[in-house]
Amino acid sequence: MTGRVDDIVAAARAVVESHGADALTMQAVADQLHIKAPSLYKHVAGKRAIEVELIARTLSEIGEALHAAIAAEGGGGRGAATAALLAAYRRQALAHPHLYRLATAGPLPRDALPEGLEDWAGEPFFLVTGDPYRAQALWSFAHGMVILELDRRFPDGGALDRTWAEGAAAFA
Amino acid sequence: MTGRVDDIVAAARAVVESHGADALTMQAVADQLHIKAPSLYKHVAGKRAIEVELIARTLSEIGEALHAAIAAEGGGGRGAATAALLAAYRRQALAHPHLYRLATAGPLPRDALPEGLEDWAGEPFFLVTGDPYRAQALWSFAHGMVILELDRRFPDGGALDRTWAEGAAAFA
DNA sequence: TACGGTGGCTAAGGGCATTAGCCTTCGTCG
DNA sequence: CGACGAAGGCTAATGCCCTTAGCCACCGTA
Repeated sequence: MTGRVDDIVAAARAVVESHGADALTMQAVADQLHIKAPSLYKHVAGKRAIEVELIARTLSEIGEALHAAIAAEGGGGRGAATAALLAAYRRQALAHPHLYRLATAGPLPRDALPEGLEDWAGEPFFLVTGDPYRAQALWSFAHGMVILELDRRFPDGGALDRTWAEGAAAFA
Repeated sequence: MTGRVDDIVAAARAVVESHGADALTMQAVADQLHIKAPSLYKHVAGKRAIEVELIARTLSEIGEALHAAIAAEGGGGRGAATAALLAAYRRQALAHPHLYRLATAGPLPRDALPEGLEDWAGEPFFLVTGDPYRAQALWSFAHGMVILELDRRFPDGGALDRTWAEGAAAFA
């Protein structure tokens, strides 16, 4: 009951942040804690359980960053709020690229996630657009931009500020 | 020289389409061809080479579908062309979800792809928007929508038509 | 008819997640 | 004080995966 699970999740997070999700191996996590891989199973159900925990925490951090961004904006109108939200979204994702990908790519283990977390994390998009459909559309744009940037999918390496601005303008 | 490589890629495609990219294993491909896995290495460099070939062909098919869509549109103005492009994008992705994910998620093996393929596949977005930044933004929206839909990331299961329409309106 | 390339095959190695079963340590309760 | 049982390590082993090495049959051609 010492919080060994937290140690494990922290070790896993360190591995993912520095070497990517592919490097998240039971071995690698165990090494960080100076124990052997099979010992991890005394504390967690398996690799997937570690990932799910990482996903939940990352989602929570993203939600926090987004809520903070629109709270800080306050006045300024819809356009300014949208721009602030998008900027925060991008900043958060680029600050923890591997975690972002882990948390947002692939199916979501909804059953294993804290109740309401998902909705809460996405709420800022609704607050900024005032419409659920528009919110989803804006979110899709933001996620598309981030994931394509992280995967270096844009032939043009830099100059993405302008593309973000185009999207913000379109949705403002 | 009989086209054994094509057989392999076709088998791989069948595996991916029916069971997802995770199921793409040298074993599975070999089984389809009634040979043993190591024999595949007489024809292809490795699993990654098969994936790259699949990515290239999928990108090509997507490009074809998009170019056809805007060609069919012709007149009708910018808004109609945008809508047609987005509809074709979604249709193509949903028709081959696993291939779409394989081709668009993760880093692109640019060096191994036919020269110009990437630009050509993305060209319709430019043709429809008339601006490179706006084109990238629209593409990001489309990709975000598709990938989130494929990953069942939208809490609301159905009703995405309306979200697509919101995006189309924003960019038209 | 001998030869060499093509394209199969089996065996084997190294990485991975996971399970089984053992053993030590240590707090607790009789 | 001493036995006990849970906690939390460990090694060994299984099964799946990619890949390499080395062998061999077939077959077209010189």
